[in-house]
Amino acid sequence: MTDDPLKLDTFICFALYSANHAMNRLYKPMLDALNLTYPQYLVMVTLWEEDGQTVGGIGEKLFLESSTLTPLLKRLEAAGFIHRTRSKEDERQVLIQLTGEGKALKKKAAAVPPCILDATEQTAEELTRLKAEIITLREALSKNAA
Amino acid sequence: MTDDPLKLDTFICFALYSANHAMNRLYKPMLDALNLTYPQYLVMVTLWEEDGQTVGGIGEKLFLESSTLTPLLKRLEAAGFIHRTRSKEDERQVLIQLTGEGKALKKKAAAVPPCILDATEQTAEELTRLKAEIITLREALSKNAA
DNA sequence: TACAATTATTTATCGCACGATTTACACCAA
DNA sequence: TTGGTGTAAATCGTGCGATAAATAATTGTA
Repeated sequence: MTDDPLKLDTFICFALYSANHAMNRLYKPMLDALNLTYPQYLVMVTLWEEDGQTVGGIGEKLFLESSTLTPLLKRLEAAGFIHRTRSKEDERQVLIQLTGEGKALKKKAAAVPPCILDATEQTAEELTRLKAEIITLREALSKNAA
Repeated sequence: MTDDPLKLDTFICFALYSANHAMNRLYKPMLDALNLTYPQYLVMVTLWEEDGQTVGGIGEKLFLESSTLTPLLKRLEAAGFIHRTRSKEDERQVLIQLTGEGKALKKKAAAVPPCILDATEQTAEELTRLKAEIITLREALSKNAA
């Protein structure tokens, strides 16, 4: 036991980093089957929730910049899951809409969350609480970022 | 309110993903000043804890493959922070050792953790508990990964 | 000696992420 | 109508991380 603050075990950031990693590896085989990467999956989830969002709207929910989203969305378009069309009302905006294939993918994706839940070996209640705490942390970090 | 499991808000994974993201953005300006990326920083932390580890040893601690570490370590070597030398005892292994510059960097890096702690707006006790819970989650996920 | 296991590197591929800049459009005010 | 300001998205450039698969070198063992 030392009080050296530069010790890996003491790092909340490493806990986050490595847990996120583990999550990714767990998702990977399932997402491969859907032909999605993890960030792409998140975009699809937001679209399944609400179709026809703008690039900026999606970015706001996922905390991603347009310079990240634009190429990602083009890949989703190339894969046939979405359409990208300029908004009629405001031609600065681009609307992202699910294709039939994109909508159909939701059914297949429905199998994923139960698998993840299962792998956590925790109850939904425990996870809900943990999730809330992690989000509280995220909000503090965002607020205090330069 | 729906019970649709494919809702972004219900995803523990998204909480992890976005919190990790926020953490990265918080770290970035500080790590830029040290000339390190975040995974490189983690490697340096493990070396500050214990110098002269093997590639595999570092990978085990950080949950990274050698195919990820080798190029990363080469960058650290090019930056002048470490040396890579074949082990005399077992020439399959490569030992990673801090240079003077690499050791010196620890002093500068000491300023980082307090900044992070501060930005979390939580007490050390709260963070310790949260960290433990996240690690428990990580362990369950790793165990159940394909 | 032959075979298996370990360790790290290499190769190829890919996508994410960021910063800075640019383009196009919208809106408001002079 | 023009000009300024702000916003939305795309673009460009750059770099890193991550994985899978194949290779090479070494070590240990049957």
